[in-house]
Amino acid sequence: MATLETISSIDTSARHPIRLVANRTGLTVDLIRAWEKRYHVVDPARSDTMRRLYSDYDIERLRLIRIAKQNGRRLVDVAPLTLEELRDVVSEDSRYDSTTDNQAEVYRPSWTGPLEATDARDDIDAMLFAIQTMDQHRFDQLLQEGLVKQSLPSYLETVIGPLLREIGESTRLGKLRIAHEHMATAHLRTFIGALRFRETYTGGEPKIVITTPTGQLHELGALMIAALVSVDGWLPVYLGPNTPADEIVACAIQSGARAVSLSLTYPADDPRIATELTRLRSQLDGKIPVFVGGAATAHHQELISRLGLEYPPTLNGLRHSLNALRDRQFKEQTA
Amino acid sequence: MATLETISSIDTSARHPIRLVANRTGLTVDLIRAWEKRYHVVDPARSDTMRRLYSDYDIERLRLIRIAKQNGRRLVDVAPLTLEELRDVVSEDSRYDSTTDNQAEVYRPSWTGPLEATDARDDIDAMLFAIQTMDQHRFDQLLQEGLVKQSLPSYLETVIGPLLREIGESTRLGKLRIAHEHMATAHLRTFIGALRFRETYTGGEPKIVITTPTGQLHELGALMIAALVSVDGWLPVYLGPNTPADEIVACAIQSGARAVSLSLTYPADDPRIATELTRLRSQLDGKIPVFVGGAATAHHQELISRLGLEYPPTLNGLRHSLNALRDRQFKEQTA
DNA sequence: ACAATTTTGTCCTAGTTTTGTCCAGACAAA
DNA sequence: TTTGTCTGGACAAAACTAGGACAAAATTGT
Repeated sequence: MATLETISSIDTSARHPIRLVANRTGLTVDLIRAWEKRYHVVDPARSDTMRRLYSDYDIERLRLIRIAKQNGRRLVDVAPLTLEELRDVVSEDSRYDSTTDNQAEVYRPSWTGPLEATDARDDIDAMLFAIQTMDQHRFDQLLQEGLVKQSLPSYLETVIGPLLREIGESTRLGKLRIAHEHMATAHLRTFIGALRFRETYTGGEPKIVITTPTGQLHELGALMIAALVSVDGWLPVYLGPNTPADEIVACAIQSGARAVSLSLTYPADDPRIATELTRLRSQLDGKIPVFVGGAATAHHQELISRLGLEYPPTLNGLRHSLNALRDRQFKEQTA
Repeated sequence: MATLETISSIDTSARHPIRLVANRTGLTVDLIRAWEKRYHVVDPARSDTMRRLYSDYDIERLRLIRIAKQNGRRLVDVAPLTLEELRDVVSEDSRYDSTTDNQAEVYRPSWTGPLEATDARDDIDAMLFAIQTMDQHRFDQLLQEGLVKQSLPSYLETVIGPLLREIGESTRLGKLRIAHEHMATAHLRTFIGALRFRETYTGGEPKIVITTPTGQLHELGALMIAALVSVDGWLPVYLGPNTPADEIVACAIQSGARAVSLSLTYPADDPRIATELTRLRSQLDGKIPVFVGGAATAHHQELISRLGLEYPPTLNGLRHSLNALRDRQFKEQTA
């Protein structure tokens, strides 16, 4: 189902015109060419008529270099680095960035060589143990360490998502106290909320309203989506949980959002889900697609199809739908 | 003695441009150059075009010197010290005046006076405007900017607290939509939650359980307290909102907490407040003090005095009570 | 307490390097 | 035709360097 390689590895097949690259990286067309001319920052393939054709790999490189420059790096220094080295440099810089102080014994992956193959199962177990022993500090440490081992999307899918399910399950079975669940949830709220700000925004991103409808009080699913779509160049307008349909509509219109995403978790059989979704669909401009996801989605299949909402089965599916939507709207916009 | 540079794992290869050093240390580029010119605080390598290139070692030195200056040391005195001597000086200073918290956040020349009330007013108005226009990015920018103008405790007291009250008030009066309030609240949840991680923990901090009792769903007050006490060397065990008394007790015992802090906001007349507080007090070891605060505290004056809970009137009052408690317990422990 | 002195952060000028933007003319795509 | 991309080069803005001036704290001396 969820093919991992499409998430973690970056497509190197070339196809994007320079304009799209500029749009997505926040750089100007001229600048991209200048960087190539002077420092060979990227070496795009060419069409048979010498048009530059960039791959997703190139785009990621350019994005990282832009961030590195913002952190004070010089173009001369970062231009020759590989993608992995760039990631290291950027993540190291942002870790020190104005806030966090130096800590001698904290894990520093940038210099300790290549990433070891990671077993998500072990990581999750270690996290559950930290929760059980109320070791908040250790829990945070594990979360941070796990993140640097892989890309954010795959981290959310392979670690954070399963972890959330296991916390819920363990609490239901009495293996964790309510206090443990509270501590873990509160900490994850902070952690996931901060993930979004690892990305830098250029101002040109399409917006997406993300929330949960009335009655749905669990926000972590929605928050994960906010972090996820940031990676792909969307600007989330995150409203927290429990937002009435009217307010979602008002927000989408005022902010000029291109999409709306709702997370449905618990309770699954709340009748308000149907009324709110119906109301939302009828009031929203037909051009704004509504995505739904979460554990409770399965209980509302029929309604969702009837209303014409989109329900990608995995986080990865959501990513692809949104990427397609963004690129489609980009073409319409320039055409 | 045996601590030579070979042991400390700091990279001495020079590669960082001055701008990056400024970012990481919080010093201005002018100041870094001035220090070099006058006291040879650092002696960076040069590129072939005379650009300064700093090593990690240099950065660490500058960071420590900045901290030493904040602690009242004079530049002339600390400039000639080695890295190890600097570390000693800094750790000695921080041990000595760990209670006097003067602005430990960002370096600020001592003669730039404290933030004036009018500035806070302007900041809050600008934030409210950003909220009203759904400009999440601007809102975040304003929050970050405001933070570097003053210390964390005074920022919470003069900006974040009033802002929260005004958001609530404006929503009640219809000046803000529910969607605006949701957006602002969700963003503040992320922002305040992250504040705590500006501090570094050594492992020896006394713990304090922070939450809200059953029925109290607003967590931002509690979260502010978690950030606040981190500054003073407490390790918050933050449980989020709506925690039953039994669970608070279990958590306090399992984690070995020295104090419990509860935030009461809304609804103020919830009868569960009385039952939960009573239950909490009776089950908790008498040695663990319980602090209560928040807008709803006033409605329960009589109960609170009867149970012998502490209710400092301001955030600052809470800080002082906690500092006193920590120092008292420290003395008992050593005596 | 007051004045003199020292310390220290900021700013200025002028020259150099680095980096971002723009232009012109040719060609390609829609 | 109109719009976008290509190359190569010109130009301008931004950032850095050195040296020095200046004024606000902080310290010292009376």
